[in-house]
Amino acid sequence: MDARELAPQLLNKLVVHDDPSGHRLAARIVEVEAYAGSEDAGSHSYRGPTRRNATMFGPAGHLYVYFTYGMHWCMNVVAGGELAATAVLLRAGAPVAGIETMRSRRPAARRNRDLCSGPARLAQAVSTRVGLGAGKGDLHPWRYYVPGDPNVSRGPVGVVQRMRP
DNA sequence: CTTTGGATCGTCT
DNA sequence: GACGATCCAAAGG
Repeated sequence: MDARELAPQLLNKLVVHDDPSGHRLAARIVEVEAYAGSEDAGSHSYRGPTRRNATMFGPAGHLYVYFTYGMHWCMNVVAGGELAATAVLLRAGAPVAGIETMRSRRPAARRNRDLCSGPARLAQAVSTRVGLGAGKGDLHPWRYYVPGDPNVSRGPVGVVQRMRP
């Protein structure tokens, strides 16, 4: 399965997490971004397997979670192709269940729409071209989102917008 | 509402 | 030793 094929299929799917205290948290995915492994300079797996991205080279369906900026975590769904190492980053979601618990984990969120409207925000609330080295202002072409959803993260003006098929 | 700068550390060269 | 698939508070219009 190619990441670009999988990405739009993940929209409107639910990310569910049962926390230790018995609360069930859920978010509906409203924004994703595909990373095409060795063909995509913005992908962590672009330069081959490393200790961190080993999960992306493993079986499809696994969750690749990484730590960045010294304080944030992000989640990817591995699309598969053990050589291709493609994956889909979950960029934003709409809170569905366990909103009170989410708020307690994210005191910085002022409104409900701030709970999951970003890659690290989603991971913190639910848990469980981009970085392009060359060129300035390059836009990642493989971002998909649910049109009009208030939880979609604020991208830079001019981001290539791909509508849901 | 928009802009700006600081926080903070694992991973790779 | 440098940098990053980011977030947030503060300050200015």
